[in-house]
Amino acid sequence: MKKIYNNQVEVVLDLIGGKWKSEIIYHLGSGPIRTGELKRLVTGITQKMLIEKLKELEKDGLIIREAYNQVPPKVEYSLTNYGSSLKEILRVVCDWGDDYIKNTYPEGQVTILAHKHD
Amino acid sequence: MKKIYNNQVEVVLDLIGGKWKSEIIYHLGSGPIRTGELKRLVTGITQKMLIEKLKELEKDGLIIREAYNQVPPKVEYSLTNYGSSLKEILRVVCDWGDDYIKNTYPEGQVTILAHKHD
DNA sequence: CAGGATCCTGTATGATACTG
DNA sequence: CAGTATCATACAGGATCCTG
Repeated sequence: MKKIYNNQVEVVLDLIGGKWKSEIIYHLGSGPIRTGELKRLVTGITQKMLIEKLKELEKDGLIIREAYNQVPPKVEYSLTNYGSSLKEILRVVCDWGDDYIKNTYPEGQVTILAHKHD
Repeated sequence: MKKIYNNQVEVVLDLIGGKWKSEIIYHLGSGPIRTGELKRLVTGITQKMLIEKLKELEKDGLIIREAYNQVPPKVEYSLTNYGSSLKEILRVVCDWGDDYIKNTYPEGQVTILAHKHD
């Protein structure tokens, strides 16, 4: 199905928007991670959503899935060059968001589970 | 209702995510605009969605609504300082998206109604 | 002209149980 | 351990009509 966007920003939002993708990309920024560990790192995500988002990210060329032929199964995910290039963007957005939160919710009316960068 | 985010990026996604907000902010970047003209500029948006998104943006402190007491009614929307500071972010994201599109959809499988920046 | 009120629908997200 | 299959639900987005 052909997609129609109003602008390029919407394309990026399709890539990293939604509830989980930015967090997944963030964790993969430190290097390849196995499925199980990723599930532990991304607080609150279900198995289903994790696999679903990983598939989308892979299809969009942002991450790579590597399966090792062994029992028990071992699968590792890592960022592609494109995915890596997103890290800088996310860092800028993250900083902006951090500043926004500090100025807009001084009372701590929102909770951020993970920190700015690390 | 208290919101819980995994990271700061999700906060920003809440602010500018969804189908219309980035486009609205983009147009307001050129200066104050009346509701009707905004509706013309944002291709395909319905009255309802426009008003709804404008309210959200105002509540989040990104835009300002100014109503002039006259008949017929005149209402203008403009960016706050915070909204303006978003422009730089959006520009970076936009550039990244533009590059991504060129490299990933060389055949023009997607349509971008508005252009990069202008 | 600006905006509100209803009603409707697709899709993203989730809970849970299951398989090789 | 990694991934699937079902079923359920909440919410963003939309169509349409209405008002000062």
